Amino acid sequence: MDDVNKQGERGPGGATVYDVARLAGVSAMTVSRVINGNVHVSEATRDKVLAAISTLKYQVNQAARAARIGTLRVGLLYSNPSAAFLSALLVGAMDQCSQNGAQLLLERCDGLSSQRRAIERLIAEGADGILVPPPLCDAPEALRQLDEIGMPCVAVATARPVSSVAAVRIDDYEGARTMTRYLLSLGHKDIAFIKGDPEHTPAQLRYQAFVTTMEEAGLAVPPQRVAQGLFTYRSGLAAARNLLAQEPRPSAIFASNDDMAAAVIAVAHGMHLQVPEDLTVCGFDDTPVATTVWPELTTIHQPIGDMARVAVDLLVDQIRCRRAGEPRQAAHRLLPYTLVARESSGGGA
Amino acid sequence: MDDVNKQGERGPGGATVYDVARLAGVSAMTVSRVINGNVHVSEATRDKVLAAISTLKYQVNQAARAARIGTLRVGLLYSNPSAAFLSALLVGAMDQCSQNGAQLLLERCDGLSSQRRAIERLIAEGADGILVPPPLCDAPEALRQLDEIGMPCVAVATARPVSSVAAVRIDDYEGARTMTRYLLSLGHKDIAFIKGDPEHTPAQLRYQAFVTTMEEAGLAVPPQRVAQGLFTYRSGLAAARNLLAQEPRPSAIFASNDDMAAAVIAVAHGMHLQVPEDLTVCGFDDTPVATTVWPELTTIHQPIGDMARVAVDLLVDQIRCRRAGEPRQAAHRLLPYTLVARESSGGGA
DNA sequence: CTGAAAGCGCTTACAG
DNA sequence: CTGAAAGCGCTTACAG
Repeated sequence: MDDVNKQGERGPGGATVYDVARLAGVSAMTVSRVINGNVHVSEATRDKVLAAISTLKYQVNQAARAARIGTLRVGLLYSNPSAAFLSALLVGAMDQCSQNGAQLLLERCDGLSSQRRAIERLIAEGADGILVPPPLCDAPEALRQLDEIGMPCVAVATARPVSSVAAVRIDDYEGARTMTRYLLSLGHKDIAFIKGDPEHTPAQLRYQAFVTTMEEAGLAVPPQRVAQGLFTYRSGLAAARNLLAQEPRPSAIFASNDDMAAAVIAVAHGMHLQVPEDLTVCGFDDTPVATTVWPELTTIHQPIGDMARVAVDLLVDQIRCRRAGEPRQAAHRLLPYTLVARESSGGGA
Repeated sequence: MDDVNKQGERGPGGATVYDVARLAGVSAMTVSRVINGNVHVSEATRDKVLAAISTLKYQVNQAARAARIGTLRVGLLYSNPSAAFLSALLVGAMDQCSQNGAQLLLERCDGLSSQRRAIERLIAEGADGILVPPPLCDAPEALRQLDEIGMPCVAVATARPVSSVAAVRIDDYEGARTMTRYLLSLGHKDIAFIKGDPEHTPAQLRYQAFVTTMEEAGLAVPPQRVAQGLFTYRSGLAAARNLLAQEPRPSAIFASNDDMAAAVIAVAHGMHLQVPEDLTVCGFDDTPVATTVWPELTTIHQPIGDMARVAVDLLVDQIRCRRAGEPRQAAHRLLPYTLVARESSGGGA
């Protein structure tokens, strides 16, 4: 009842490299090599060690590792994305950094002009590698500068990955196709679309997927049913006013992110239109705003937190390899998206 | 250009306890004692050590400390607050945990019924102390259960702190007074109010402060100008419809949090009212939604992230003292709030 | 009140 | 391909 923090009883597992070594009949060194993916271990030895690790449910003690090799510092270079997107990204990145015993360094840069300085600040703070979310990961200059100084980095949520840079993303094109097909399956034929910031590569793919899927269904997309947005709530307001002032009105609006979809609902309510009875609205990303507004948004869940986690792992791996002098080629990961049907969508006329 | 990660050149400072010890003319042990606030150090020795620490800009290596004493685990027991509030809290708590070399454990519990189980899970995961945000920190049962098992804990953002439990908060009463005075100074006389969830203590104080301040200005608050909300966007929608259907309309609406204020703007736009020309709207908390909507919200900035950081420090201190067997009485911290005037407020009629 | 010694769990040269 | 030894920076009993 009292000794909740008994010393030595820390955490699950509790097995050390020595326990694993003894069970596998090798030295602690060899266990360490296996854990760190060192190439110079025979297949047979590796298997014995892996078996012992699994039997003992061994987990490396990150604190001890960090004490030995120095704390890994992961930089995150961010640039004015939506608040909701940013917090999901931060939570995922911070959590995985703490799992890896790494420290997260945040640095904001607004224009491309301030980007060079932000990178220099990150280096001065001791960053060992950098995570690059949108829109920076879509700017060739940013990636080039990072590459020039040999800094390991991973692009997060870019829609058009460069093969030479590691990247974690979802398939924006297929996600938008899935949403469009869903709207069609509900019986909608007259669907309007709100485009996102043309500087972001996902915006382009989401739009292309929408048009293609509509055309495949034999439905034309007249120019007036497409409004240009910038991914902000405010731009969504303007786009929605434009779209909903038309006669006849579309029966559904597919906004290419949640902030803009939330704005569409606000404008619709302003015109005394019921959502989804009079108008179906859907978004993309599944950020917190999707469940803040009412009715809650039907949207494509982009696992931003998981993407950040995977990106941290990829980056840490890259940093380790770099230190050990082992070359590592850029890894690319595609994570699954999900269509989340909530209350903002309903049957077409 | 290439050796960005020179081994040994880790981070700022680089001085160790030994460097400090040598400069201060004492042993490393003594330095450690000073760092950890151990009482058994003479005043003179402590001063010498502190001076050396300052000269060398020494910072403890959290990784090494964690390797020795085991990673500190900080539990966070949360329960369906607004998404925006939660992410600000998480970011602050995670960041400070990583500064302290502590690990953050998240556990959600929805009803009071699931609370006991959530606490048990946290203990099973090895939590050394627990952070309790609203609404749990306002539930006497929750705090009592934690106290019974002798678990260190800190309440975050409670409006009515219990003296026996450490707490970090802002002065909700003064914050709401400040906002009300601001509205009065703008020339508003007919101000409506949207109350928050009656279960949350901040909701009560914010309302009381509003009424008192109005009365001090010689202004009555008729019952129909007060609507009951629940801190959710949806409840704000209903409250705003009620308030804005009245004839004459109030010239300003003070919603007791941002989610509800955002809903007021949506309803106002729906009635073709311009904000702030036809109606001034303000919120409380300054969560991300305050800058997502348009016009951006005038609100009281509650430094949730900083509050979480301070709470983590208080908790870590409490845990250390408990381990060392030194009694520590519950600390209370009051952080400053700020009135942030944005675009949703303007001059009264 | 203060210190010498040992050890937290892991990894890095250095050998073989 | 594999291992014995030393050390990362800090703190915990144990003495004095």
